[in-house]
Amino acid sequence: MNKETKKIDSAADGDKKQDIARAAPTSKDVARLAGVSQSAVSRVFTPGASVSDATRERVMLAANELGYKPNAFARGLITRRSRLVGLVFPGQMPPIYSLALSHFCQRLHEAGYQTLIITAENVSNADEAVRSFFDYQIEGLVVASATLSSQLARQCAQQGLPVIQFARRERDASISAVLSDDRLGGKLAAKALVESGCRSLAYVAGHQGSSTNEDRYKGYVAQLKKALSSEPLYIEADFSYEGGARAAHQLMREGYAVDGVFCASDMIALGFMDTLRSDYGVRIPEDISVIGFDDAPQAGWKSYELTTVRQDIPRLVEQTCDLLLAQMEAPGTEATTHKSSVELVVRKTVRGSATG
Amino acid sequence: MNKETKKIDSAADGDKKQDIARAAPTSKDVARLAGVSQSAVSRVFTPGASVSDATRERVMLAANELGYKPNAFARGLITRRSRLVGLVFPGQMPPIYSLALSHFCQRLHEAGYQTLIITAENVSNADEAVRSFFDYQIEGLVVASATLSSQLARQCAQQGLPVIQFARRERDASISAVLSDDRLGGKLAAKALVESGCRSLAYVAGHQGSSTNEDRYKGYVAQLKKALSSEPLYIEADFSYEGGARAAHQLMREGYAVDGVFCASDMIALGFMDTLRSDYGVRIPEDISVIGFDDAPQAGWKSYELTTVRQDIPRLVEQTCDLLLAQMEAPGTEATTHKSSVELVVRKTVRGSATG
DNA sequence: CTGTTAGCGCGTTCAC
DNA sequence: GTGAACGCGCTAACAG
Repeated sequence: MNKETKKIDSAADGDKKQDIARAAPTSKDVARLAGVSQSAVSRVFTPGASVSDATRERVMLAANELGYKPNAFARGLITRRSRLVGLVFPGQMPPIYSLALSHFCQRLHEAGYQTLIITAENVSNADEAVRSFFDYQIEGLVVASATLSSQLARQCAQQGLPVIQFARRERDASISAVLSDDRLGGKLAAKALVESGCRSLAYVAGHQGSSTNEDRYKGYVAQLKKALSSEPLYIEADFSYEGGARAAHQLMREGYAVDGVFCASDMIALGFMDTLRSDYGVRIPEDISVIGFDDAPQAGWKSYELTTVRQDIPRLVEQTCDLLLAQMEAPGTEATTHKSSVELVVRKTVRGSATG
Repeated sequence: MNKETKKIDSAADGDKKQDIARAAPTSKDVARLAGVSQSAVSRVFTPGASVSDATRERVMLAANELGYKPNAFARGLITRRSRLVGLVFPGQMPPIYSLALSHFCQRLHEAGYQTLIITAENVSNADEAVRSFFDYQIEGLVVASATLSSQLARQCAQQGLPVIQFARRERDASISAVLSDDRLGGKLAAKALVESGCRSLAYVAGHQGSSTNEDRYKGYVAQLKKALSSEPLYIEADFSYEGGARAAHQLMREGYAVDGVFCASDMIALGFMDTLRSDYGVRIPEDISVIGFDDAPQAGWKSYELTTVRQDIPRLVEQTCDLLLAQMEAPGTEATTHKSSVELVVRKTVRGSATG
């Protein structure tokens, strides 16, 4: 008779299921097939719930047969945990950002989170996009792009949504940040340049108003003042190869005598060097020494061998994730700023340092 | 007494709201404040629903005051439309991929979709990660990384989930793809090299087994056979700067006499050229002509001026999104393959073409 | 055009 | 340890 009931069951349920094979199976379907209640199924898929080994096995069997997986939406609706974090990245990513991105994905995935991503250029765009994240109940936010409007930042804080700025900081420090010690980087660059004998220094800037640009410049200037009692020439640009190229043209056009240049990023330095060499026959480092920032893969390419200030991206990402995860566990935590040290990677664009 | 009731009211409702100010407001909250039913609120936020201007206004007012936004999880649960699409990207992205990524984000956002992303190296990893997408009821999937296992691909097809391969294809064409005409690219490279006078050709390969590598090689060989009745030297590598560098060393070590080389990607070509020039004093294009593939930003840099086969990434992304969106509208559509034409970008790494 | 009602799939009480 | 019942926030079908 056991047989009989079984037969009837599988006949009744089975056919119905075949017809709607396309629709994803629900916990109810699994429950029916396993001959248990829906809540039993739920418990099997809820870590730390008490289920007997017997039922667990039966449920898992049925679940596998049906290809059942809990619906994250339904689960999120009730647990109020979406297991979603949002990433805001710049539209045109410098190389180190795409590296950071993949590390974020990997790390968050390992921690059991899914990653929503948007790319944004200007602030208003970022704001709007971030707001669309809220619909999906994100539990955390990493901002590696343009800063959010302070209004939106406040809004996040009020709702208890952890936000971490990656590789940049807000002026008021009311929102957490993980970044490199940009000032130290500027200092290291100044030191290296001065020690190599440079006396007429310049700075090729990144995006005006970005904290990274400002801090790198401040560190550079401070050290230069201390060592040489002089300020560097400031050349405006943006964080790009083209920006560096334009800066080189400007420098040559103006006819400034400069023998050492610190660029706010490697991309800038590469464009700067290329233009100096190709269009003006300037030799590096014989005529001008150049130092970059980031240690992007391209900095190590044989055409450049750029001496640069290294940011440890994997470590930065790691710290960002750790901080975010921690804040998501304990909402309402104070905003903190992690500053990672940087180091000078000596290659061949500074005079005398290639001695060997 | 008006005052009194008011006080009581605000004490009852107000405080309650203040206390739980953290919890996101629901449509019920808005309904109460606007003095309408909950479904009225829902309709206001449902495009194409019939609501009178009067109630719409009242609802919007209340919604704005409370900062209400519909919960995408609850909505998705009932509409069965998550408005989520998944992206699978390689762990270490070549420059054109990060460009493609930002275009995807932008385009999908414009179309009203959110973007879930994972990065994956090997197949098993990708499979597992893609499965985790299913929990979130993604409506579409773009795969720009390692191919999915055929088992998983079948599974997607069965569930009626549109999948598009970006810049790569499966051998059996059972799954949609949007890519460049890699064979044509190979042909163009061969033609340009031969026309410039090269007679001893080589090919520096990308990842073995990838469709892009194979197709580019096939087109190259076919054209070479036709024009020169000879096959090129095949040098194994992978899609990276380092791969190109290794290939250069191998070529020089073996002592092959080669005067024209087609590299499976720009990154390969850059590494190849750098090593040839720096380590062996080879002049390009005087001694060896080189052609790449992609037209990555770096190919245009002044140190390289690489002649290359251009992929129009924005257009590829556009087509991918269009196809995906179309398939999401009409599920069960046949798999199709879009091949985009490519063009040769002539710069300065092929002999004679820099005439001017 | 509006309110009422009934679920979407699941986690979580609460008795048993 | 287990099942019944409830509700998360919302859309859809139905009367009025």
